[in-house]
Amino acid sequence: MKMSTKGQYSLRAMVALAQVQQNQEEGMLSISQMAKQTGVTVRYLEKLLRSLKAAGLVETTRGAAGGYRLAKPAECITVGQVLQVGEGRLEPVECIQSDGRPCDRKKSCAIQYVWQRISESIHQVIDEMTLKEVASQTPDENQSVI
Amino acid sequence: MKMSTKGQYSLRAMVALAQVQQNQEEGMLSISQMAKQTGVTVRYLEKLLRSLKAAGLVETTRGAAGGYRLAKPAECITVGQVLQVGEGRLEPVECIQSDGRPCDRKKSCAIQYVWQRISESIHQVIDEMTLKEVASQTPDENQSVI
DNA sequence: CTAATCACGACTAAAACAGTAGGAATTAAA
DNA sequence: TTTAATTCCTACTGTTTTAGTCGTGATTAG
Repeated sequence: MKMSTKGQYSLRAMVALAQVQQNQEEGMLSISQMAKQTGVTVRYLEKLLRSLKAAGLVETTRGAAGGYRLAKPAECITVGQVLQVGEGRLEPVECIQSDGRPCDRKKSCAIQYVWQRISESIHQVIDEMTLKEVASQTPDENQSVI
Repeated sequence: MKMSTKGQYSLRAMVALAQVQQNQEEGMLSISQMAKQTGVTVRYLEKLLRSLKAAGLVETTRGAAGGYRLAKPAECITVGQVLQVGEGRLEPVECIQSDGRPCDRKKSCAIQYVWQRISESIHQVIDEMTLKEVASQTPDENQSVI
């Protein structure tokens, strides 16, 4: 039950893009710049951004002085959208996904109640939180970590 | 970001045990009986239950007519406790775990805020929900599934 | 022309997952 | 005392997923 690096790094990249947009409208960010900021290799970021582009979350311009930018304003992209590109469906088990086949125990299963509740609580967080909100977040040294 | 079968099947087994406890106080359940109810192989259940025992969540008696029972009343065991045995720590990323090493970006990382929020929302659900609550849950045919 | 940049598909090593297998120890009951 | 049912322990193994890398091609500003 861990986020893969795909999801984590995708989010890093998107937040980096959101922070650019915060400062200069229409600013582009190249992969090599993103690699510096995020600590992820150029090669791997390249791959992740390809997926994010396919999902319609970023736009690119090619050639020298090219790069990436958000396809929509940062306040219109949710963390959930980004994570789903990296991770696939975010339900904790397949049997409660709308597109997954339900298991044969479905009708008598008391436990799906658990997965439903977990799923809802995750979605409540990530579907409400936008990149803008994350980008403007300043880490607080004093906050308790777990 | 999916529960492994370890976590899923462990929970099935524990709920089966809780349902026994609901009916007859002090009833034991053998692995072969559990296998029928849960749809998991005897061999694999055996392995999972060993971990649950090591974690102090079930008790056993060996020999013929032996079996397993909950080590504590069903209302005193949370879903979170069970899942943690199967899955390990349930935080979505290692860097926010109290026992995981924080990543080197920690101080400047705006994204830990996301993981914190997700983590809290998951724990709010699974640490409050007891086996008793799950065992008494009747699946509702009419509830919307996602 | 050239250097910087994105684009695409194939490939791979390592780890995690999902079990299985063999056999030993214990105990109730015949 | 034998037998059958049961838990206990240690390995082992095939498959899938993860976490990348690599080579090469296409595009474009200067």
